[in-house]
Amino acid sequence: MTEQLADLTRPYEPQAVERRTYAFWERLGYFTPTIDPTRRPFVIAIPPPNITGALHTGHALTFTIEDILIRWHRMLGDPALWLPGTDHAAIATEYLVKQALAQEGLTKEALGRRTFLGHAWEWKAQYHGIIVEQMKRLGVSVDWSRERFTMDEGLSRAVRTVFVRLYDEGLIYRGEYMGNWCPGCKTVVSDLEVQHRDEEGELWYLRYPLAADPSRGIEVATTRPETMLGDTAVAVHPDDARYKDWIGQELELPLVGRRIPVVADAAVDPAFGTGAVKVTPAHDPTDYAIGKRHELPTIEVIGADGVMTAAAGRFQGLDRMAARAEVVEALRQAGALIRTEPYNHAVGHCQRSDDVIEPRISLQWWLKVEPLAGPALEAVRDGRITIIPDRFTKVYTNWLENLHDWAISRQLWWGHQIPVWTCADCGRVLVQIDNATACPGCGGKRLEQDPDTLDTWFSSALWPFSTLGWPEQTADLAYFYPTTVMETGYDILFFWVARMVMMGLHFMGEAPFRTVYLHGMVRDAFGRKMSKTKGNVVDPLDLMDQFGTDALRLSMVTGNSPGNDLRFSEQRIEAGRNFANKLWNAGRFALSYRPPEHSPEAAPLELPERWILSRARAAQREVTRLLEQFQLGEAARAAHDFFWGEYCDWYMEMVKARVLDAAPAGSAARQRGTAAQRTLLDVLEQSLRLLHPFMPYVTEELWQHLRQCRPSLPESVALAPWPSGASAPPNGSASGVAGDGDGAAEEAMAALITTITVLRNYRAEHGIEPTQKLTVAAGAIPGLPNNGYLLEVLANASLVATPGPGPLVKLLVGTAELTIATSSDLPAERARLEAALAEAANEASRARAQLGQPGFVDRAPAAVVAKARERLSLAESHQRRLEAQLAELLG
RNA sequence: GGGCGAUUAGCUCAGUUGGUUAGAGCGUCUGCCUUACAAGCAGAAGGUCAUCCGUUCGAGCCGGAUAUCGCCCACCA
Repeated sequence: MTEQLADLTRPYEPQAVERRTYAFWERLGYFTPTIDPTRRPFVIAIPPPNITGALHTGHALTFTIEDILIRWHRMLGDPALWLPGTDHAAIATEYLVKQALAQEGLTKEALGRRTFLGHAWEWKAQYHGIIVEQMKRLGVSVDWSRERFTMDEGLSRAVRTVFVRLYDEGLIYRGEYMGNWCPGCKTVVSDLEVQHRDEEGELWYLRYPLAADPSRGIEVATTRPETMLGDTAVAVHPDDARYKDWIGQELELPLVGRRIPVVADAAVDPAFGTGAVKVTPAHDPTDYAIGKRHELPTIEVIGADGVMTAAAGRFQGLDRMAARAEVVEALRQAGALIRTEPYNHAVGHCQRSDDVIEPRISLQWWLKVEPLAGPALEAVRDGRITIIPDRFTKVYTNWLENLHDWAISRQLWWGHQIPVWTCADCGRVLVQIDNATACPGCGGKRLEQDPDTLDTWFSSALWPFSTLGWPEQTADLAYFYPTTVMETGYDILFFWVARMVMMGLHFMGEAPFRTVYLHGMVRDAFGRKMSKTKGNVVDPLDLMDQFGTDALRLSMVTGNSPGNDLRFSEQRIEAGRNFANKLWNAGRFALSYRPPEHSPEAAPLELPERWILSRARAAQREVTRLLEQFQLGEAARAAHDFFWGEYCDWYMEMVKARVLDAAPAGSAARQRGTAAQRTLLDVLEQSLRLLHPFMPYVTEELWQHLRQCRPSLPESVALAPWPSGASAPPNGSASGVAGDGDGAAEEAMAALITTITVLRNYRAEHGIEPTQKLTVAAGAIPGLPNNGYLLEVLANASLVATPGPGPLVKLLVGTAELTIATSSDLPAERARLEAALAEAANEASRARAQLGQPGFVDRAPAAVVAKARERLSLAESHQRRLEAQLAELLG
């Protein structure tokens, strides 16, 4: 890619390099790992984006986190597989396709199943293409050769296999039970797909007269008066003294005239309402249970489409909402409405269409979850699976401990059609993996497949193993299962994560992943959830166009921790862009730096080189440690701080200080220049590797430039070894001191840096013009004699053996004392000394207080006590010297 | 009705084995177009870490309570 490199003399334009860089990576083919039995692979199965639309910032967050982990592990040398794919998102996609068709005045019923599915596949193709493009732009290093789709052939076979096995094991059963019905989507949905919202409603009090004596009656309270048409009993608590005599009596249902019994059932809360509850077994889960216990008839008055049925009598044909008003009015006229009161209660809505969910009895396929939930709980309890952050462990276990059976069938067309056939001739039911062609019972050929499809999460639950080839025993499956990390949003902990654990354990005998890393939700700048209706959705592509991918990625991980929501704003991403820009500029400085009369021979490393190399290793260790703990934001910050705050702000400035040192050939300065050039590139090279997982594009671009002067480097930074900071860097490049840290260099340089800072402060506080040099006595500061040029350039000071004549000022730098010749006037100097003295006295008294705490010296660790003593002695010495200085000044 | 999270600088947030001087980005103020970068450089101001009680020699961090905001779960009509 040499010929296409961005111009180093020009500002960085991320957009210009991103596409070709991704293509370059793809050409190298290293996103496809090689199976190496001697190494444990690092595997992430991508949370497959729904093909419902383009990607949003939530995807940018997921993919950024996963890409950081994958790139890091790839650099560590692990066979790293990130397996991509997309999800058919049954109900969501069908809903959108139906809406799109509605624009053209078409309905799925009019088109028929086959044609409708054709449209859905077209939709899938379109959005799949968009999603793939967006993912590539984001830089995701997934293995495209293994890409899957939940409805492709292999995964469909996995779904059927699972269904059949669970059926054979008796875990899947079919039956008429009460489920959550969405009249808009015209399908049953699972408990999880119902979103409860508190709504202001009313509580209507109705009077049901005693059949034998209409002058007496029983009052019931309801939030859903329209369902009274389907009432088949009134229930009271068995111990409720008020109603003892009513139990077993018959009431006459107003408007309908039906005779209904009063039954006693413990499910009734005597304290609520009137203590008597109308029972509508066809339209309420509790009533349904009561109905079962008392063998009450069920009368369906609301149909599948939310419209009143024939059983609703004169209300037939009315929408359920309209029916409510009509029924209330009729009850009022009949004198059966006693009163109403305002009432807040939770109303279930369809996650997809937002329609009010209707509890409804229908024939569905169900999955018994209890036998699956136990092992899933155990896997987390015994630590085979770790959830990050830990607090979600409890959420996970609470949910699994209170699971109801899962309604897995859907009255939808888009999805995996249930592999169950009924023989039209003999009525035999076939549950099998392959399409049924002939009835084994009667030989009949008229087999009808169950028209329903499976819940989209049924197939997602198999993702970690179905994508690796299961039910075939493939090499991929043997090597890459179980996956390592499941990274996803906490919002689908139940929908997806828990179900993957259940299925993985059941079918593979091993948990599908070791670590669950849950990220938070991306919210807008005001903390609101992003939604299309609010119009606050941010398109990641726009952001990448505007700021660059690296900037977007960085803004996704910095200043955030696992499980916490992320408030997104353009200001955050600007900071990322600035850093990418910094990186680019630092790179071009390092790459273009030529010391005067550059000579290639090795030169000894001096203090600044030893220092920055030691600091680089420290940063690498820190970043590694943080990544190991999944503290990605902190890791990015540590890398950022090292690069900007130490390499750029200090080391590069130190290097520049030498260029100005016009020294004759063969002099020390000449030597320094050579060592500096080498070190500048060494640390750049290490930094590119360190930052690459976070900012793949700039680092790759600079890497390619770096390779022009160091051709032995790996052809991509993505393939370079991870800088662990443990020892000397590889590739034979100069590394300075071997080992972990160069304590002596760090200490000496810290003293110099403090000195320079003290001088800069002094200049700023005293308003000393940049043109004016400070005259400073050399000697007192460790490292100063040999590195005086640093002080001269970075603090704009001129070093002399003995300062003066004229007024002298002594600045305290740690235990040392820096003497500068200055024109500072007496009042200003006095003020400075007094302020410093006050501070030193303050510090001393704080240290004294700590040491004086009863028990401190005895109970605190020796190191802490020693530190406090050191603090005290330094503060006291400062105090004494400042007092002396003050006395001298005044006296 | 349960459970969880948040509360730290003007704003957005870090702060993961409790050590006395709590950090970053953005914003603000001062001075600099110093030939890598003004998307920058050098400085500065700004916090009784929501409140109360406790544990401890020592608490932003551990325990308890309270307040405010947010989220999740839940078949009381």
